[in-house]
Amino acid sequence: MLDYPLLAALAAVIRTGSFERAAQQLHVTPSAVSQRVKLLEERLGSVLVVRGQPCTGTAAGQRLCQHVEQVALLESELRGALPGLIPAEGPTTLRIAVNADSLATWFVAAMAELPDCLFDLVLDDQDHSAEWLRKGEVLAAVTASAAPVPGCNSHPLGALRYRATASPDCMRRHFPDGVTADSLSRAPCLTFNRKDRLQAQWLRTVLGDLEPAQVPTPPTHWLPSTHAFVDGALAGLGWGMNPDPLVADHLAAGRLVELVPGRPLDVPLHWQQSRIAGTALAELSGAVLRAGRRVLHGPA
Amino acid sequence: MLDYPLLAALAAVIRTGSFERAAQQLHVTPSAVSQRVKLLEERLGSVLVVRGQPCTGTAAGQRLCQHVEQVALLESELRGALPGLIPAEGPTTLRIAVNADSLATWFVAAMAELPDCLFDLVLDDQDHSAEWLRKGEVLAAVTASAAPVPGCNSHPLGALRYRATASPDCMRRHFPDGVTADSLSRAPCLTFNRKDRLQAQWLRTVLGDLEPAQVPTPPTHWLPSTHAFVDGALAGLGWGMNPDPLVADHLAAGRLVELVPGRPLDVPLHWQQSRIAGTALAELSGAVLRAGRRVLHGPA
DNA sequence: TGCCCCGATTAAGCGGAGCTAATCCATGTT
DNA sequence: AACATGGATTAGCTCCGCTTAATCGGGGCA
Repeated sequence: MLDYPLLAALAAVIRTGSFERAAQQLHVTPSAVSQRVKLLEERLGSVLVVRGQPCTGTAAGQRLCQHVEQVALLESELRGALPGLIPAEGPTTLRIAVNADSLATWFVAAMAELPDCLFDLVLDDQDHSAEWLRKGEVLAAVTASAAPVPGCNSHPLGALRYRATASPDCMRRHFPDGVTADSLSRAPCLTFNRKDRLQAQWLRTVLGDLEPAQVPTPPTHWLPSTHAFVDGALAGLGWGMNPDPLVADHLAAGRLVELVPGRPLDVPLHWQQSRIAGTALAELSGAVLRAGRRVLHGPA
Repeated sequence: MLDYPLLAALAAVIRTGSFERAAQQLHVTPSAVSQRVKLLEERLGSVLVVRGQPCTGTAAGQRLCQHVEQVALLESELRGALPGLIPAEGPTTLRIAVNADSLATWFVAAMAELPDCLFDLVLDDQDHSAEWLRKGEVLAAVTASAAPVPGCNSHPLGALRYRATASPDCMRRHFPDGVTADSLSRAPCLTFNRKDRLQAQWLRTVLGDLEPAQVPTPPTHWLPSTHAFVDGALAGLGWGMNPDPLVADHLAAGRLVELVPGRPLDVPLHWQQSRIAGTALAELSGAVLRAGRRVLHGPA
């Protein structure tokens, strides 16, 4: 059996990013934390924490941290199986990968249904969140693909509906003669980040299936924030694919208009949860599926 | 984080069945073990060990023991992921449910391929081993049904071939006019235990599909030991369904004969392993499937 | 370049957790 | 009835791991 007091200190340092905060969390002095981590490093003969702002884990440190969290998860299941016997020593922290648009539209509602849980969210593109899951860095993820990550259960959530939107002003300036392949290749568009393929995807569907080389590559702003993305459209910076729930009001009020009315892009999302979590994530899963159903567009 | 030194003592007592053996295993005195267990019981406010010969766990004690073993399993995976970093403090013990006939014919060969593992075998009928798995009491099991237990992976192993055998002497005595429904209902047979349905199953197939009420219920000996079962047949006690690998030599030498030559009963077996074991059981699974394939009769 | 401040580390010393060893007690055996 | 076995109890000691307090070191700023 490993030395869990030592490992708990390591995990606290890596997760909080500092010895001081770890000490607070463990209700001891920073000195004690430092000694524990040092002792562990000496015993294993390997550096585990990269001292810095913030402190991070080395490869070995991170793997140990992961182990600690798996054990903590088992413990929370144990508490469920033996109610009353084992006092909870603090709320469980669930590490989940979510894409920014889900977080901005519906995910927080699911989180709110579990007031006794703490969340450690990892923000990444829906196409990459599966990778976090595969590596065991998160317990569950909102992913784009239905194909279950090995060792995970996959549930369809429904599709997040995106609308190609721009301000009326922007429309007049860049699309005076309507939305054509030509105007689309010149009008500035908004892109979330380098992983964001939504604009290109929509272009392909709206222009009919073109060969990759023929899809226009408009000049683009890079705006890596969901709400800034909406604000950018409102301000007339250009057009972009915005989640319907965030722009419905603006569309109704005429502050934004659709480039091609009634031509949304649906991105199906899936909830995948690691099986090592067992029943620990059951509540969250229920909440996530409910919250998703309220906002997302029903799966097939 | 729970107090693992205390929990380890509890688990050792329950698994070894005595404070003394637990103490040996943990390299401390029995007194220390007693104190640890007592402290744990006081802290949780609940009896965890039933003192006796052997000591056993209460419901709560067993559940805690299970948790300790799950953590130990996670640790062995950790060791695999960080080779060299973490010194092994003793070989991993794998708790597996096996039916007696598999153990007597092929399972030991699989065990022998993992010289660095310890095994804690639970002997039960192949129809009941799945139950142990469902309750989380074992990590893997040889089962009769292919239907995977929730949270487990199921692999077909092939079928164990049983032959209805008796000594030539027994045949002359009880089947002078051949094997008929009449003689079968009077000749003594051997039954392993109350769960053993093999003899009845074979009777049904050999007599044609009869209604349950029409299947003869011969007088029977109860012999709950695989090798005693064979010895019983050799000694002429009666006839019984014996695993082919155990009686092939006897059949070839004429010490035993088949009641109905060429009328074996194939019992398909499956290997099911809990997913909480992750990769820890991978080696064993490979060995089990190989060993099974050598002795069992290929699945579809 | 020098100073300052924050955060991690180190040193010293104390308290208590948890061990050993010796003894006690219940149970079942010869 | 004496004894053997195995767990519980208690006393005493050791050493582990904490706190406090002093020290170190690096980044930011004048």
